[in-house]
Amino acid sequence: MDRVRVRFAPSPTGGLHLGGVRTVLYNYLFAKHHGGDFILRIEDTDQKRFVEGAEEYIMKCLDWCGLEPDESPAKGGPYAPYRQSERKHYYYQYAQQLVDEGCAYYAFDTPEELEGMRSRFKTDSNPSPQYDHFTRMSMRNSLSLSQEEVQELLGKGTPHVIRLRMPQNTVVKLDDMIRGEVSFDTSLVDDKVLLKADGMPTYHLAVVVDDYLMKVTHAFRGEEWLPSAPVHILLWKYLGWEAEMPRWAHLPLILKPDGHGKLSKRDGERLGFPVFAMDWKDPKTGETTTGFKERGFLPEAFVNILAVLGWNDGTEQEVFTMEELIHKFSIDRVHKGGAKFDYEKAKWFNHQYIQQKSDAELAALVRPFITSHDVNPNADLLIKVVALIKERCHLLTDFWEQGNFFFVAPEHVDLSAIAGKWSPEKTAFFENWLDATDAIGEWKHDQIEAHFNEHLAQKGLKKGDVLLPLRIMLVGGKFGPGVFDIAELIGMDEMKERIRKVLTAL
RNA sequence: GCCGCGUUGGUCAAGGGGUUAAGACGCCUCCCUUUCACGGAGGAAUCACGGGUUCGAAUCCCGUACGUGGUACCA
Repeated sequence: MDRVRVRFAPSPTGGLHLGGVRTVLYNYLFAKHHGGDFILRIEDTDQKRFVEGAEEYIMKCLDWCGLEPDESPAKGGPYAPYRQSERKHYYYQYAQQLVDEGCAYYAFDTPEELEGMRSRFKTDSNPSPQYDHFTRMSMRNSLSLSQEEVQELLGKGTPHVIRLRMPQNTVVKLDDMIRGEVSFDTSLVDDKVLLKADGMPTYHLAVVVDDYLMKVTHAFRGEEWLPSAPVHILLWKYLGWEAEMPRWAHLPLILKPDGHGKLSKRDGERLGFPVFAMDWKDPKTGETTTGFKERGFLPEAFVNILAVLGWNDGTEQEVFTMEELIHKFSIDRVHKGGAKFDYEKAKWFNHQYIQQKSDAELAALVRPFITSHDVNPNADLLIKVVALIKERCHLLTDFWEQGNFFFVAPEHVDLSAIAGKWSPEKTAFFENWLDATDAIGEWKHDQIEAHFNEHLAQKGLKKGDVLLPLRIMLVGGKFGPGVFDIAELIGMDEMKERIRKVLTAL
């Protein structure tokens, strides 16, 4: 077999959603598993939907995920350029070849004429008439018009497209790596536009021409492309490249966790979880969509989550490093059915990866999520805090929620949790203890606790009476790690101040 | 409407003629913990339906239902 070459071909029209990342990931894993090349090609032929900055955004996401392409617009490669808008001449050339050979034809119909055809042929049993063998002869194209008319229209520079002439009564078979044999009746497929009036190719032409020219050996894409596979297969045939056609695999879709349909950007907002890899700000609308990165996910976890959403290695293992994924990935173990995305499980994965990180490593990753709250702890303190609270954190953002009281006094103190059972004896206990804390030799949690217990015994109070109040004083609520661990890290003065403040409030 | 694809607990899923139908997330109970988590031990919960084939079907075949995608000068 030739050297394996796989391409990912995003269109720069917006953020990179889960389905997109998973497609890149499977492309990447397959290529690397076989020691082949992973190519990134940009499909920017739709000028109406083109969004400034989207290409750079896609590259950043790939970089964050650790999916570096071997060939790309930025990096170049033997088959440059890698942007379809810069390859127009190829598409034109091959479209022309297809027309010359009678496999495609010019069509001069205006949008209004197309609309007219659709409403004319529309019936209850056929709500969306196609431009096909049934209707094409009633349209204005080089099949229905005389040669002279066509030459005249062409000569006048009349806007036109090139359409593929779909044969009638032919069965096109596809041997999909995931689904096995799938067949289509070409009579039911319409005459797809290959080259648009603006000279840009449609996806159909571009994907075939580029895959051929770039020597792609395996083509993976979302299941939504399956219905147009016969168009592409026929194109490979008509262009005379059938022997070099890549092997196809159509990946299952990622679905909404509730309800129905493909997961979309809106679902994230509605259900409260990200659907894009990284924050995406749409320059057209100014709208921002949050990403997994900014939501506090580790890239390793993010990649792992996507990898096992629709694939597993047949064992009970669920947590995989990138190296393991590359080693174990096989396309025929990819599921046929779509999978619903489960945010709770995603968080569980992230928790697993957080626990695996060293404290120092984690502290560096956590820092931006702390400084964003206008707090800038020294490295030593942050590492200690991270060590103390990491096991209760699922997201990097949790470190602030679980640990903010290490850096700043709690803003809200839940007095209601202790006020009901408060008594003058307790006030006296704390006041006395505050005066006695200087006797604590070394400011370490064990010593502090021992001193506290001793004092407790003298006053005849039970630990249960004052431990929770102490926690509320230091933390503000009923959560967090051991009280004396907290006391140690915030220091004696800060501890005293917090206790006094609450005592006054009571 | 037509065409394609799919369907194992709530979710991700293993299993592909004989299994007590794995495992994970979530949920519930208990333990640990004088907080909340983490962790540990248990538990509830599944082969879409109907026909075949077979001694035997979650597994193979046909049909139905449901879901999903496509049906654009979008990808």
